[in-house]
Amino acid sequence: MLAYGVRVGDVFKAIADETRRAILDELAERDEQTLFEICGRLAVGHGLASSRQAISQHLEILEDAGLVRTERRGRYKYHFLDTAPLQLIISRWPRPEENNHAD
Amino acid sequence: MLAYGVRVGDVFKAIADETRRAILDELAERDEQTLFEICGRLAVGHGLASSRQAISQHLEILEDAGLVRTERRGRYKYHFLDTAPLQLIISRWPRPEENNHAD
DNA sequence: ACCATACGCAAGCATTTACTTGCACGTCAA
DNA sequence: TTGACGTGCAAGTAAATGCTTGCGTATGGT
Repeated sequence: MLAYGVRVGDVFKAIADETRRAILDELAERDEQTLFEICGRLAVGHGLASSRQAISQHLEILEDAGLVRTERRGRYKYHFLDTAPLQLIISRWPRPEENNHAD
Repeated sequence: MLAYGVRVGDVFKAIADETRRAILDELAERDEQTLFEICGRLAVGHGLASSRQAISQHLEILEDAGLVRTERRGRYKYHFLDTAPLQLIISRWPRPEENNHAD
């Protein structure tokens, strides 16, 4: 269920960075944000002091990985979280047999 | 449920590399392998021609991330897959609402 | 004891990555 | 149109990363 142009490795590399994980956390907490909103809320809520350009580049990587979808309205660009690509990670390797202690 | 000394970012960075994901695939397919066995089976089954030292360093990173556990017997060191740390990724962000088409 | 085997350590190198810097483009209000 | 605002683009830099190379250590067979 991966969108066209999204390579598998992109998803893994996208979530390998701490700042990008914080961005996903932010969008999970509050969807539909502009670049400036994300910058501000990251600085306040997550203690990250990244520049606008840095966040912009991170968002581009997340979008390429299919983890963030965007929608342009006028001069604003809104960002939405899409966790569907994470299913790749969940389904790739077997679940730990955590119920071995029973029976 | 993370072992001591394992940082969150280590797990994400560990699976960000394609070779390391192939190693996890290999151990999922066949657990309890030595370094040389992994090298050989990676070359044959996954078309990867990585050197022993390269694989060794990857295994160290995977072990630091808690994704691989080891057991030494004589001069052999056996490697085991442990997918428990992956629960971090699964539980961190909300699941996609894929059942919106229903109802 | 000897040597081969299985693995570990550490320095060096090339590529990748995250970030900055400076400028450019499109949108909206006056 | 003018200017401010929100965003995009691209070159340059410093750090991280993956890999190689060479040597070192411990175990086991003969």
